[in-house]
This record gives sequence, C-alpha cells and structure tokens, in this order.
Amino acid sequence: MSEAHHRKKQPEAVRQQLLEVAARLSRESGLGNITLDAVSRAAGVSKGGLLHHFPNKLSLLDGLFDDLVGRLDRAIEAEMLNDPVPHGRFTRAYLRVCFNPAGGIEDDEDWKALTIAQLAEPHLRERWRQWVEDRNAEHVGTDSSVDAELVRFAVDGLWLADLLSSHSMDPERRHALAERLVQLSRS
Amino acid sequence: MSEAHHRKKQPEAVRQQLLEVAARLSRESGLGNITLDAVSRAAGVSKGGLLHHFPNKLSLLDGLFDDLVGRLDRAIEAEMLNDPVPHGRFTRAYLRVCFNPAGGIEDDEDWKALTIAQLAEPHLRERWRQWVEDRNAEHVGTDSSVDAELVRFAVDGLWLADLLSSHSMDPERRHALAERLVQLSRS
DNA sequence: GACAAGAAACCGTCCAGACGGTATGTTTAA
DNA sequence: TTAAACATACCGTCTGGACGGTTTCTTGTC
Repeated sequence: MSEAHHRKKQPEAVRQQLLEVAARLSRESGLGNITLDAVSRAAGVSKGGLLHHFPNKLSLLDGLFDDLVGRLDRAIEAEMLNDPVPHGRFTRAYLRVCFNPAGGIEDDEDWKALTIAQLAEPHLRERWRQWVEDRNAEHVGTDSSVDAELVRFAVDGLWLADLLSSHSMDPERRHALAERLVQLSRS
Repeated sequence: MSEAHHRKKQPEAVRQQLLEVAARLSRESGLGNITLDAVSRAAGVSKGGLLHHFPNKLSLLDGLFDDLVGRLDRAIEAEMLNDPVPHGRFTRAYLRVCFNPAGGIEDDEDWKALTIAQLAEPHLRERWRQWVEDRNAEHVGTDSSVDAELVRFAVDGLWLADLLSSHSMDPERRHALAERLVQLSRS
C-alpha cells in the first residue's frame, strides 16, 4: 500500500512527464539506448504505469515523435498567421521557427537533439520523411520555387550546425544570414 | 574444429568486413540497436573474432567513425587537388563530395544513414563536432566568408533531404542547384 | 444527491531471452 | 616457438513486458 498509489490521478500530466523525461534521457545517452526502467524511474512512475500509457517501447518512441511534430506544426502555423504574403510563406515560417533560439518551441536544445536521434531510428526516419513530403505537397503552390527549396535546405544545414557547435554562432552574422534567407524566400 | 577456423588468416579483410556489416546493420535497425552477436554472425566471424579486432562495442563504433571520416577526408582532399582556385576551394570540394551520388565515396546511401546514426550517439556527435571545427579552422583563410558558410549549410541540408527522400531529386534541378552553389562559393 | 458498477490509472513482482564481455582453447603465420 | 588470429563456451546483468492486484474516477440509475 504505497504512498504513490494513493496520490491523485493525473493521467495527462504523467504522460507528459514521461515524454519529457524520455526526451531528456535520449539526449544524454541516445534514443536507442534509453530503457523503460530508466524512463519510468526518472519520471517517478512505476514501469507498470509507464506501460499503461505506452503499451510498448515503440509506442513510446512514436509518442515522442507525435509530440514533437505537433509542437512544430503549431509553431509553424502560428508564424504563418503573421505573414501576409502568400508566396514563400511556409518557407519563412519554417525558417523562423527553426532559426530562432527558442522561437516558438520550448526546450530548444532538447528538441534538436531529439530530432536527430529520431532520424537515426529507421522507423521514425520514415515518419519524418512522410512529414516533409506532406508539408511540401501542402504548400506546393506557394513554396516550391528553387529559391524556396534552397532556403529550406540552408535552414536545415544551419539547424544541424547549431546542434553540433558547442558555442552558438556570432549573433550578428546569424542575423545577417537570416535576413538574406528571408529575402531569398520572397524572390 | 570448424571450417572458419581453418581458413586463411586475413586480419585486415576481416576487420573491413566487420565494419561494412556493422554499417549495413545500423542502417537497417539503427546504430544503437546493433549487437555484437548480429554483427559477428552476419560477417561470418565468431563473436570472439569480432572482439579480437574491437575489444568492446564502443571501439567498434569508434572504428566505424574513423573509417568513415578517413574516406571523407581522402575524397575531399582528392577534389581539392583538382581545383586551382584557392578561394572557397574546401567548400567546393565539400560540395562535390557530398553532392555527387557516389562521387568519391562508395556505398553512398549507407554512409549517409551511418552518419546520421552517429550524430545521434552523444559520444560520436562530439567527435563529429570536433571534425567540423577542425576543418573550419584549417581552411579559415579561404573558406570563412558568409557565402561559403551558407553554401556548406545548404549542402548539409540537401544531404539531409537526400537521406530522407525516397525518390531522388529531379536531376536537372539538382544540377542547377549545384551550379548555383559553386558560383556562390566563388564570390 | 446517493450509490453501485465498471473503467481507467496506476503499482510491484516476476521471468525469459538478449546482450556485452571474459576465459580459454585451437590454428596459422612469422 | 611465439604471437597473432581466430573459435567455443559460458556468465552476470539488463531489459522488455506480462500479469495480477489496488485505488481512484466516471457514468448511469434512481
């Protein structure tokens, strides 16, 4: 008859907590190396409790993906609402969300490392592929120019560099680069 | 008294075979999920044999990294020898090596997936970070302009897109993009 | 509003298999 | 003969997850 057993039930909070802990642990030791034991322990939940929310390990990883993509989608959508120019709108929103340190998405460092970890898992890489494909198809009318594509590639590259580099880039240079990319997205 | 025991000894070939198999398996199931058993079995070597070449799992992963970076360095260096213009030379070589399907590096698909997998492993991510930093420092005199940096970012982004997309990009568009990037590297 | 009754949200235990690694033997090459 | 290049057997630990309980929440009924 443990104390934990008697605490108030708060399924959504526990679920979120599990996802956050899993994300943090995967940053420290790699997504493939996290264990249900470690996640549940660090989240203050029994393994049975974890397995109640995510019936197996794969579904936990999928949950991580869904959560991340959901936040990303919402952040992009919010940015797009502030942009009156249709042409290249999605590309600019993508740029701003990925570019800004903590712009639109919380846990900036965390979610980058998490994304990379997901790209390494073949199953989740396929889901990312699908996401990119869907986004491109969705905005094919406004964001399919060569320039727009180039901008998005550069954003991805800088995103990668951000993840790798220990010290962030020179802010001024960073800003200049961002301006230039925005300009390219309008051409 | 197994057959394998009696075959001719060829340590270097076995070592290379182990690395290749490990790379292939990591593409199929993720780098963190490969096992010594699976690698040794698929390579036609006993686990003891594998552990003779790589005393533990970490050293196998490091070996994978060393091998990949070595090939990358050699391919880049070869490209640089063909380029008479000093300014932006490293960036163009980087571009050509990463851009060309199977240009300079064999097993094109394999090594891309492997790189991503390595970026997911914190320990190897640090080693990649060091590599990038060293290359940038080495060519700081010729390849540190904003444009050069932008080109390298775009290359990384396209490299990522290549990895994700099932069907490769339209060759014509790809070529146009490459031309443009080369041009940018000269400015 | 009371109250049964089922569903949902957990907990604690246990286990079969997998995994990394060791210890030791055997064969080949120098 | 010696060292390197393998093979075989085995061990301790870890891990996913199945399972049966216990508590809280929700819902329908009166």
